[in-house]
Amino acid sequence: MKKRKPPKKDESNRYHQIVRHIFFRHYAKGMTEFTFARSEIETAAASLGIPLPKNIGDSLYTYRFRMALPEEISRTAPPGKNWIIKLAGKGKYKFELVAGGHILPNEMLADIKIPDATPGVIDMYALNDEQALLGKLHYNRLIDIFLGFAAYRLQSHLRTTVPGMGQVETDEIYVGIDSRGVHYIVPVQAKGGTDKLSIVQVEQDLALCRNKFPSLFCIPVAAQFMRDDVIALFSFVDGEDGVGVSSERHYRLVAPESMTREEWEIYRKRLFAGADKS
DNA sequence: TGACTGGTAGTACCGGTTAT
DNA sequence: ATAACCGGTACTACCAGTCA
Repeated sequence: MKKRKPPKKDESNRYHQIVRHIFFRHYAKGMTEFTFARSEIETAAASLGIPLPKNIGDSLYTYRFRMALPEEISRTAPPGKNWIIKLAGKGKYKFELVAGGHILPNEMLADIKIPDATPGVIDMYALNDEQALLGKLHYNRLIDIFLGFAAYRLQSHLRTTVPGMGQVETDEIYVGIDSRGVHYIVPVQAKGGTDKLSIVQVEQDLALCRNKFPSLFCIPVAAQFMRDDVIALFSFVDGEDGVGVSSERHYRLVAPESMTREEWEIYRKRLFAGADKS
């Protein structure tokens, strides 16, 4: 890779300047949302007199899923609210004030022990955190255990265009069926490493499922590696105040031989609870 | 004229690299 | 470890060319 200028660890990097410029070109006190076009990234760079980043879309992706918005922007949000950037159509984006924003695991929640059934070769050869996480969800049937009904993996990395939203992607899609025969569609977002789970992505999953699977009941799920083999799982509902977390559990994967008989009994009951749930 | 096909541009996402 | 940026990939939309 060719040499480039060292990054500046302050508020003056290009991504910061561009997003700040776009925000304050539209923002007026009291606003709760406004849309802007992807092309404004180019005009922002031009009017700031800075080189356009090679990967234009990344300048927004970074703030949607990786980093906090610049301080000047977040300062304009009232207490308890945050600005997020949503898709608003192909090549269109929307700044929106929401309660929440990033989804962070509740550190006070107790871990639930689960015997780790991940094949050793999967652990050995998973190429990245997300792949490892999706593998663990699958091999340990964590979606079934978490939601309480049988769920089957349908497709990985489904990417499609949702009308009025733009191009969206979900990491994995499960279809489920409960004891009454009700069918569910479960889009799963998995985050490992330093990426953060975001309500934006859950809203995209909901929109994707309503578009592609309108007849199925959609339960979005998000998964995040917390620490040594602890996986946080969240489910969401689309309520009157927008999308919110409906359930959170932390599962600790442990070597089966390290579990006591009592712990096995609890696990067995939990695994089959879904079959009796109505 | 309409259906089909292939090429291309635009877009969104995510992993990798490098410097701090 | 983190921040900043870039490269690569996959999908969609659009358009032009071909053929029945």
